[in-house]
This record gives sequence, C-alpha cells and structure tokens, in this order.
Amino acid sequence: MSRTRKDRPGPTGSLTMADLAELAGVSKITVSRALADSPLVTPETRERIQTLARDHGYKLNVSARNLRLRRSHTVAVIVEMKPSSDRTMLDPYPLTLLGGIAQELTAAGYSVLLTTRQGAAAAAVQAADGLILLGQGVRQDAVRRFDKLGLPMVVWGAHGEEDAHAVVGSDNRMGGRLVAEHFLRQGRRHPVFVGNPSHPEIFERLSGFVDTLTGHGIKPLLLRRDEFTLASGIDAVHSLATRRVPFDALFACSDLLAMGAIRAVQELGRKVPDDCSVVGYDDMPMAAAFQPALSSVRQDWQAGGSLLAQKMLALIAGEPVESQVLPVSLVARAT
Amino acid sequence: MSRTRKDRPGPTGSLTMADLAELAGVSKITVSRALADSPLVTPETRERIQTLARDHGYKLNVSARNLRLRRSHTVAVIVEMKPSSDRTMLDPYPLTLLGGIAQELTAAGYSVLLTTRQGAAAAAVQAADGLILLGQGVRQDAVRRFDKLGLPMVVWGAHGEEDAHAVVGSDNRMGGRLVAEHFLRQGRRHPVFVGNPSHPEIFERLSGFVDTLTGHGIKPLLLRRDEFTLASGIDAVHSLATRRVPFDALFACSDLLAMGAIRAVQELGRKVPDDCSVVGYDDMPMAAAFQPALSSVRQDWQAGGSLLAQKMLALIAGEPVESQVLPVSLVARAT
DNA sequence: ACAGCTAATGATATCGATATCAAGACATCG
DNA sequence: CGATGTCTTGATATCGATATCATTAGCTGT
Repeated sequence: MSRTRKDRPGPTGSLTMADLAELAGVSKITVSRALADSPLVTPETRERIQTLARDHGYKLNVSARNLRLRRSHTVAVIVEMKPSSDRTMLDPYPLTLLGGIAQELTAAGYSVLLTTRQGAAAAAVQAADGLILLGQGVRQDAVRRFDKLGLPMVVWGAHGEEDAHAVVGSDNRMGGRLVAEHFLRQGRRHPVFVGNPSHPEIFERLSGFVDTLTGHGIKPLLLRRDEFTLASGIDAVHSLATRRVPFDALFACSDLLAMGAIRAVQELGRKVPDDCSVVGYDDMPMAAAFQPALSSVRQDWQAGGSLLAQKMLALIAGEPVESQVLPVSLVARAT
Repeated sequence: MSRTRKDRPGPTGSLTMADLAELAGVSKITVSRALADSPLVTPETRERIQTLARDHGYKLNVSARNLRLRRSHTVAVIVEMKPSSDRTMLDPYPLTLLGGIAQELTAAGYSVLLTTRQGAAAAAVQAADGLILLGQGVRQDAVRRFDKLGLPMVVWGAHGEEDAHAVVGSDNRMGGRLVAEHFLRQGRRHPVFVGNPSHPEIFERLSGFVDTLTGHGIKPLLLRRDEFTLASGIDAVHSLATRRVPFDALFACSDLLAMGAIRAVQELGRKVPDDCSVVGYDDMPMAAAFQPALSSVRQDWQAGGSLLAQKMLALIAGEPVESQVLPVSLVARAT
C-alpha cells in the first residue's frame, strides 16, 4: 500500500489507483470508472476523483492496462538495417515513408514502435497489435521471420507471385517501362541502367526497363552500383568512360545517383541531354531546381505510408485487406 | 488454463508460461528461469524447455513482464507536429535526427516509441522509460507538459537561460555568425535573412546573423517565410524584387529555400554569386551538385540523434547528464 | 407496506510474468 | 550416523488495472 510509495519514492507520482481510492474513500474500481468517464459513476464523484488524480499527478500504468486488455494500441514498424552498414536506416526516403505511417497511426490514436530486425529490441515487437515491415529482406527472409509472430502484418516492397500478406508498394516495373519509353521516343540507342538490382524493388525497375527496350530491339547495359550517392553516380560514369563503353542514356535508380552522373558526363565535355539523356528516381524536391532540371520517376512515399497504416488499422479491426500497387509517373524535365 | 486457449484460439500461440509448464511437467517459475538462461536450472531441463517453447511458438507477453519489472526498455520520441499543418514531422531532416536516435537506442537494446504531442496516443508515452523531445514548442510549452510525467527527459532544440533538462542542439547562433562573417568578407552591403524566426532555433540563427552584422554597421533585412520549400524561396525573391528592395546577399534557413531563391535571382537576370551571394542551411547531399554549387551551413543531425540517445541512456542509468551544443560549420562553395 | 426496479458502488478474480522465501534431494564431513 | 551445505525446484505473493458478479440504497407503484 503506502509502503510501496515510501520504498521507492518515485519521481513525483508512483500513485496507483488503489492509492487514489484510499484518498477518495472509495474503491479502486470506482476510481477506474471515474477516470474512464464511465456513466456508471455519479458525475460529482467522477469530478472529485478526476480532480484528485490531477492534483496528485496520477499516472496510469500502461503496462498493467495493456496486460488486462490484451492490446497495446501500438503498431511496430520494422525497418531494414544491415548488420554491418547502418546506412539504410538513415536514408531519407524510408524515413519519409515512416512519416506517412506515423501521421496516420497517431491520428487514429495508435503509437508507433520503431525497431530494426536485429537485437533484443525485436522482442518488444511482440507487444504490438500489428506489424508494418519496410522492406522484405533478401528472399523474403524478413517476412517469414516475423510471420511466425502471428500478428496482423503489412509489408512495403515489391509484389510477389504469391504473397501471404498484404503488400503495398510502388509500381516499379511501370517505372522502368516509362523510362524506357521515354528513351525510345528520343531515339536513344545505348541506354544504361545504374543501380543495385538485388533490392527486389530495383530489380523490378530493371526488368520493366529491360523488357520494354528489348521489345524494341535494344539491349541496355546494367551498371551495378550499390551506393545511392552523388559520388557513386560520378564514379559510375567514369567507369563507363574508361571502359570506352558507348552510352547515350542513363537510368539511375535514385536522384542523387542521377545528379552525380550528370556532373560526371558534363565533366567529360558531353552535353546533357543532347549527348546523353538522364532520368532519376524519386523526384526529390530539388530535382526541379537542378541545372539542368532533372527528369525523374515520381513515387509518392508519404501516400504509401498512409496507405500502409490504413491497411494495418483495417487488419486490426478484423477487416480483410488486399495488396495494392501505387502508380508512378515520369516527370520529364530537361534531362 | 487450457480453457483460455480454447476460448480465444489466437493466431498461433496464446501459450503462456503456465501452459508451457504444464506441457513440460514443471512449474511456471522454472519455465521463466529456463527461458531467461538462468544458471539456477539444470542445463538439460533448460534445453528441453527452450526447445518446447520454440516448437510451440511460445511468445513472451511483454506487457506482463513490463508490469512486473517496472520498466519497458522503451524510449518515447515526441516530434513536434502542429495541429493544422503536418509538415514539420514529414520534413526529411527531423527524421534524420530520428534515424540517429533509433540507431543508437536499438543498438543498446531499447525500442523507440514514436508519438506526437496530440491525441490519446500521448498516453502510451507513460509506459516509456524516458522521453526525447524533438523541438521545444512555443515558449517551452511542450517541455513543460511532458515534464510533469517525471520521466528522464532530453530535449533537442535551442538552449535557454535556465533549462531544467539537458538540451542538445546545434549552435545556431554560431551558424548565423559564420554566414554574417562570410558576407562581410565579401563586402556585401544589403544582406537578407529568409526564414521563420518563430522557431527558437531559427531565431538563434537570425540573432547571431544580425548581431554580427550590426557590429559592423550593417543592418540586415528580415524576410519572413514560413515554408521551407523551393517555391517559397522563389516567392521570397520575387517579393524583394517587386518591392524594389536592394539586396546582394541571401541567408536562407534551409537549402531548399536557398535553391529556390537562386533560381529566382537568376531569372531576374542577376548572377549568383557575382550580384548576389546565397547561403543555405543543412548542407544536404545535393547542395554540392547544385549549379552553382551551394554554400551552406552544415549541422550534423545524425550525430545529434546519437548524442540525444546516449544522454538518455545515461539518464536512465542514473548518471548525471549535461546540455551540449554541437558545432556547425560553413561549407563555402560557389554561391 | 412490500415486491420490484434502477442507480451507484464494492469484492473478487484475472491478465502473464517474476521475486522471495521455502522445501526436497543429494552429497560431504566430523 | 546425523548435521550441514549445495543444487534444483516449487508455492505464493506481487506488479496495477479492469470484467464480472454481487450488493446496498433509494425509489416507484398498487
């Protein structure tokens, strides 16, 4: 009872409902009802108890409530994060996705528990009411791992043949196709794809790109780059130049890569887009202000985040949920 | 007992320790110890129970454990998010800060609970072991509000005279001063500050900027812009032009603003940096690839996030913690 | 005046895990 | 051989909130 408070003086209030009940001269269940605005309790005692709670700085013990109610009003978001390199988590774009999720979920009164795949922290995930997975992992390993928890789950990524779960993602194949058609319209003959196709989503872009081009008798080159940085884009073009590979069109799977590539092309004394067309991906805000204005495939991360959250809420509510592909669009600018 | 499982068939495993105990023919406390790798239990029974748990897909009830242990191994991160505009939370940079926090905390086995100030979700914050506040809010209201919870707390933002809590933030005043000195060296006479000084951090930049310039007999102009976008930067310069205000140097408090401003200045037929110098803030990756290469004040969001997390862990461990100011640097490029 | 009803409150059990203290089995030692 | 000690396991209480069922007080209707 009050001994508890004496033993562990706690910052301000280690008050429990039992303590409040004693103070108010009622039973703890009445306190519980009063604080929950239950109509079962007289308005005047309700008011009295609520005032008492405020004055004494009473704090609900959320763990206890969650235990009793068997729910946490919390959704876990698991981001991909390689053990060695911590780059992925810090990339701005997955974080934007997270922003959309957080906005939607908090609006619905849910909290977002942010974790990675590694470590002991993953244990906390089990407390969540649902799981949102950002990135499927190599060969769906991440999906399978968390599947065993038996929680409602929604995944961001590429759509597979037979997904056990609702998957939300952009239409990456279409993204590749749009760029291919763009290059075809311009009459380009030696297109190059720059990026890392071991990510399922990027692989989709690549295959949409390649399929469309080969359908027109053109065989694009794949230039594999793991990093999505300016430097990597510059390096990619240098590599083409030193190998004396002919190229007149570049499809980079991020805007930063594209911008780096453009700078490198210009340094070689060639003109963009006259000598070489370049298209990026994501259409980040400054793509429009880049000189020359960067063409890019736009995918709406924030809408994706909202959608993921909405589907999760539906799943928690017991409603059926289906996978969904978000359209992308090519924003053709100068390059 | 097993009735429980029958009543609520639960996805896969609503197994409790009591159920496992029955299966293994031991008591539940033994199960608890076995799963915790306690040396109090025979290696062979430990192994037996762990295998059993795996096979039956046993899942620890985190709420129950948290209740008993009076800790959650969770840190709440509260981001500023205005009721009307939800822009702030979705900006990539605060999210990068979050990335740094998450990386550090998950490495230490803690989870990150992401919430906003609004709504019922804020209740869940009470379950956390500590609080990280991103942004102090207008006149410290956010700080005061969460202060009452009596949890360990660290705040990101501007440093006040008498902070009750540890505050971590960039040296915004120095940021302003560095830009002012840069302009002074170039002999600029009509500098303009573009941004929204009602954010405490931006107010600091402004005052560092103004103080330094007035110390040299130059009175800068404040051009208030609430949005941090390209369009807003363009609009700001248009506004200067139509009002026929003379200006030969712009200090924009975000890189996007700066880039927009540069484009607008160029459209007016004036040259950057010859006719007008421009400095941005944050030094985003593509600042270097912008044409002309953008000068910018660099602040290390990710390091800030790590630092916040480290201080939080120290606080939770009961160690004293002090406020800290992170240095910023001016990256002078073409503009 | 008394059965029958509603309104307000309370007693108790429960959610699932763990700390504390107790107890049984077995070995060692004087 | 009995006493003491170690090793392993168990019974019980506890964390704080809430669901369920019971209870009391006050009221109405005939």
